Amino acid sequence: MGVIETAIDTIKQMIVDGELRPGQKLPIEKELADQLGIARNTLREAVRALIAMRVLQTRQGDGTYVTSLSPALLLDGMSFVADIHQHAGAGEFLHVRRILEAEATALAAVRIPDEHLVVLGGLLEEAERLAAEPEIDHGKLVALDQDFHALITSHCGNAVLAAVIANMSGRTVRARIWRGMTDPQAVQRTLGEHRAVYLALLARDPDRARIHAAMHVLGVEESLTQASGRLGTTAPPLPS
Amino acid sequence: MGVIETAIDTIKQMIVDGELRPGQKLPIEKELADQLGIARNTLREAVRALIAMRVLQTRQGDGTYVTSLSPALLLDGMSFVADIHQHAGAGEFLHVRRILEAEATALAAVRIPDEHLVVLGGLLEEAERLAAEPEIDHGKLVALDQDFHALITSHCGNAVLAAVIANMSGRTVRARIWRGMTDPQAVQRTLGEHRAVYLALLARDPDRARIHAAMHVLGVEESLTQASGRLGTTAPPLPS
DNA sequence: CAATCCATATTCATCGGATCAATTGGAGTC
DNA sequence: GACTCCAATTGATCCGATGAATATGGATTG
Repeated sequence: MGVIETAIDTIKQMIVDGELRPGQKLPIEKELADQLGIARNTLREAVRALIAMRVLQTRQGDGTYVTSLSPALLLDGMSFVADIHQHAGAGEFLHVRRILEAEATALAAVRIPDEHLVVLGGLLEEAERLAAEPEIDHGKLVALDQDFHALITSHCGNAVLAAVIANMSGRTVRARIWRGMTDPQAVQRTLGEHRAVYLALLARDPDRARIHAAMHVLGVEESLTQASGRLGTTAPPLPS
Repeated sequence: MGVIETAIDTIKQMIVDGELRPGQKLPIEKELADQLGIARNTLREAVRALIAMRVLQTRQGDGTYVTSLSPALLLDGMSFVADIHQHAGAGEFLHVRRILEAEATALAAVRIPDEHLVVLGGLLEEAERLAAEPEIDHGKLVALDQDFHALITSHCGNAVLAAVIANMSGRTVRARIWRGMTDPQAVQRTLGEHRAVYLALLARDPDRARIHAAMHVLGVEESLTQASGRLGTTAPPLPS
């Protein structure tokens, strides 16, 4: 095994062993390099790898620190995975998100505090106000959409679950979905699904919440699969 | 933004834009550094970060290559997240795994080919043979357990789903679970759950498969939560 | 001609040192 | 006591050199 990989594992092990705790400052580069018996440049490459994993964080002129190591932070690096596969794999990511978000929304139905339900209602109203304007600001809609889902899933009682969901649809994909909604009716339908989830949460009904959440993500999935000419409100009658 | 982060983003963008394709070789360090207008050491730190993300891969004496970028590979880095939180967060990771594995097993019930069902049966029999011996080899049981679950979830028809599940219980956690099974009855119960899942797959029954898979992971969760004195077969009668 | 072996070139890995830039903390000032 | 300013600290970036692993192409061998 190379010197750098050894250094990475050594530092990781120091964290697992509790020798380095979250928020703690590491020795200065020169000192730590000497301690590990490697050159400063080599240590820096090891540190750079751990930065990419969100395990370490550096501040120029100050020092290198261990991050909070929270699951949400460590899993955050996944979001770029979804972005790289924006073309082919978007459907698969959304499928996972559908499974998890349905469950998380059900869990949140009996856990989210009343005051956060009020905030949720506020987000909904703001989104509906935005959608009613002649020139729709898709950027703001994306942000509100993200806040809406994040607020719900953050109250599922499982930080790992919330973090995985948050990263299952990368920012690029999410933005693309909303940008693709040139049809005002598609925007309205999406907001309607949001409201349905919101009402289920208000009713503290996990089953309703689960179904509406699944339906919402499924709608997004299907709007992606049927690349063009989605059915929507003007669907032809199905053969019976 | 720092020079290194800029370089990381530039290379990532080259991949997203298709300028760099999976398996392709990057220019040699000196050349790429000149092209980006940075020093070689600086480029190496950027490359090191992308290696940590499983986006790039270097071979000494040969060159630097773009990996396959498959979701399974890119999501692989998650497993270490589960390992860092082996004590506190294990329950939360297992909860996510339960949600996903139940669904994946249901999906696999109608997708896994007959010949792989045969392999699955073989894995089961081998595990049962191992468990019957006086001195149980926990290492082999862990490996068989991993193969059993991986073979099923790999046939759910969604590579992302399979990859996330695979990484939701880190190797450390999985090994610890089996090592904790000092009680032979616990091993028998676990293998019994595996057999129940296997029979549901044989019957091509998604609902049965889903329930048995969820039950299996839930059993593991509960055996962790109730750190000592788990109920099991000698449970006291419940109050009615 | 095909296969093998080997010298050499190529390329990443590692090292040591130097300079730049940002932050911090204390000296000095009002 | 609050503010300013400077010097020490520390990471960021650059440069050049050497070591180690691999690939390549030519020579050798059957």
